[in-house]
Amino acid sequence: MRNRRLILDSALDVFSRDGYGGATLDTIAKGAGLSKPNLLYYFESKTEIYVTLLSQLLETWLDPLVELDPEADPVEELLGYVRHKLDMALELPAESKLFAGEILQGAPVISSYLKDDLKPLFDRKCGVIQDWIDAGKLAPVDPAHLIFSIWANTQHYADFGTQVSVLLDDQDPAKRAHLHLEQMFRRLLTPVDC
Amino acid sequence: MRNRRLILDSALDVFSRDGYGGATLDTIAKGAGLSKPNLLYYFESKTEIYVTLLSQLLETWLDPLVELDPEADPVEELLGYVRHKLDMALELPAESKLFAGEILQGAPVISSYLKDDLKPLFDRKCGVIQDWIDAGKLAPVDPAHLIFSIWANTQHYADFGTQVSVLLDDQDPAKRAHLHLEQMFRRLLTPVDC
DNA sequence: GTAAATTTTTACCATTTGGTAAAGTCACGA
DNA sequence: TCGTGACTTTACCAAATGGTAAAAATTTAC
Repeated sequence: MRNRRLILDSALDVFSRDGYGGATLDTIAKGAGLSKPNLLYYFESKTEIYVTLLSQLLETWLDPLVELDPEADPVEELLGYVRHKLDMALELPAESKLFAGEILQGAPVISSYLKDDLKPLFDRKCGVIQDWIDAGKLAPVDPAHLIFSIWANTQHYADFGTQVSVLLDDQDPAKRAHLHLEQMFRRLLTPVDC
Repeated sequence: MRNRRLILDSALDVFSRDGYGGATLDTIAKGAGLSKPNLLYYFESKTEIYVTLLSQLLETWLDPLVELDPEADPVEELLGYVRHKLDMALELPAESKLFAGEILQGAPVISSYLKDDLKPLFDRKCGVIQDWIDAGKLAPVDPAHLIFSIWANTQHYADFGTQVSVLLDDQDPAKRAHLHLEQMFRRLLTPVDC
C-alpha cells in the first residue's frame, strides 16, 4: 500500500513540526494528497498514525547503540557511535524532533518502551563501558552520563536546528559539528598516562 | 495583579507539558482557579499568554551568558557557566521545556528575538572565547560549537528529564550530572602542554 | 451610602476537529 | 456483463475550542 507510506511521510512532517496536539488530520491528509476520510480508511485514528510513526522510529533509532561492540577498540568504537548519531540527526531531523517532542511531553505513548526495551539495553551498554574503564582502555567516566551527553550533543543539531541555523548564519554546521564532537569526546575518553 | 501571575504559572505548566497546540484555555484557566472568560479578562488571547511567557523567560534565560566575564580565568569561568546552566535546567525544567518546544517547532514566535538579540550576544561571546584561545589560556576549540555543547548537555536534563528518570531508576541525577559535565568540559578546555 | 470602576459569571457563538455513514467509483475475475 | 472487493468521495455530526456580549457581583473612591 503506497498510500500508507505517503500518509506516514506527511504525518512525520506535520507531527514533528506542529507537535501531536497541533497536528490535524486535515493537514496530514492534504500533505499526502488525500482527503481526511480517505486517510481514515488507512488508519483508524490520529493516535494510531502517531503510534505507528513512533514505533517505526524506535526500531531504527536505537540500532547504533545495539551495535556498540564490546570487543572493538573502546575509544574508536564510541567515537564511531558519536559520528553515527550525529549523521542521523543531521540527515533525519524530523525523526529526531518527533522523538524529542514525545519525550518533552512526558513520553505518554512510549513510556513502556523506555522501561521495557531501552532501559535494559542502556544498562547493558553501561556495563560494557564500565568494563572498558576497568580494563584501563578508557578514561574513567560515568557511563550513563556519557551516553546522555552523546545523545544530547548529537540530537541538539536536529532538535535545536532552527537556533543553530540562525546563530551560524545558515552555514552548514555538519563539518564543524563533527570536528567539535570528535575533539570533545576524544579528550574525554582517551586514557591519560603522561 | 495576582491573577495574572496565577495564569502565567498555570500556563507555563500547561504549555510546557502539552505544547502550544495541545494546550487549551480551559486547562490553563482551571489550573489558575479561574473560568475561561475570566482568564480572557486578563489576557487578550491564547497567543498573548504564550508570548508573554516566552518574553519573560528569555529575559532571565540568557543572563548567565551575558555574565561571562572576559577578565576572569577562562576555564573556571566557562565551568561556572556550565554549572549555572545545569542548575537552571534542574530547577526550572518547565521553562527549559517551553523554550525547547518553541525551537522544536521552528521558533515561530521568537525567531526575531533569536536574530536580533541572541545572535549579537552569541557572536560577542564567541569572540571572547576566541581571544582566550589566542592568548593560550584555553585549549583550541570551536567557540560556537562549544556553546552549543554546553546548552545541549545542560538542557538535556530538563528537556529529556522523563527519559533520564527512567534510565537512572529515578535516582536524582543532579550530583552525577554536575560531576560528569565538570569532568568533560574541564578536559576539553584545559590547555595541554605536557 | 452611593456612584463608578473593576472583576467575575452566565450564556452564547462560530469554527475547527476527530471521526462516521453511506453512496459512488474502479479494477478485475467469472 | 455482472458481481465483488478495494478504494474514494460527499455529506455529515458531536464535541471541543478560542473567543464574545452582557449582566451580575464586588470593590473602590468620594
